[in-house]
Amino acid sequence: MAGLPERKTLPRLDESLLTHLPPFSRLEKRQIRIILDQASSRRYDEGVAIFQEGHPAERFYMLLDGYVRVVRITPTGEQVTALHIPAGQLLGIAKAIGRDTYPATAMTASEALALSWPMHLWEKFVSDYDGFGTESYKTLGHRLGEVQNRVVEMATQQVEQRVANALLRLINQTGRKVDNGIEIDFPITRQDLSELTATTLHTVSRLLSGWEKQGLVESRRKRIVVRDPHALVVLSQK
DNA sequence: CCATTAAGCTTCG
DNA sequence: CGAAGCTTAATGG
Repeated sequence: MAGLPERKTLPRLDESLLTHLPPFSRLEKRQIRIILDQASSRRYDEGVAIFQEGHPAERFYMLLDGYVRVVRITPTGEQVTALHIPAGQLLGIAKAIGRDTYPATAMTASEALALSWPMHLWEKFVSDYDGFGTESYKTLGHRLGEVQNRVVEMATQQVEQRVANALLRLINQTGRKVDNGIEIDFPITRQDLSELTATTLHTVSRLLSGWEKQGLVESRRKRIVVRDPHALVVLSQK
């Protein structure tokens, strides 16, 4: 049987994919064309690793669609989720922080689509393309701040506050308006939330049940809608 | 206050 | 069906 060719020639990537995204927004069409011609495009199922902590950082990525969880494994073997990254952001930019291995694992939290380039192009992009470097470092700084906040939270806040904060961040970064509130835009389990907040799925389940009775949230399996964000803010500050 | 254990229920594939 | 996801209660650090 004559097998299909391993790799079909993809339709040419359209420049509009990148023109609005901050790292590329200051570039001309011609430059974006060159960048796209060097990119590989790939679709990922939900729940697969795009790259793994500790592995050689061979490529960097631009997430075009979907959501990615940045996950680290603690010395004791538990997973902790550092943050979620929405479409439109760079990913796996180890070179930017002077590393040649990935500092964390990137798991898809939904179906996802990403472009990628060989890491050796990183320096070239930074030097050749106006705004690419500064924008990248901006998002990097932003993420670092987030992770640090999380660390402080773990040390100072009680579980209820941490979970409330995690939900607020999730709806801020990845929320989608629905009729009765704001829904987290990708499938998220109580287990996932517990890994974000360093607690157990049982505690998360109890908290969500309680909040549901008070009308703050609404949840079904893998879906959470926040009906009253302000009430969560209040909770997160006691 | 919260983790752990254990048991049972629901939903998905 | 079985597996994954979720709930609830009891116990104990």
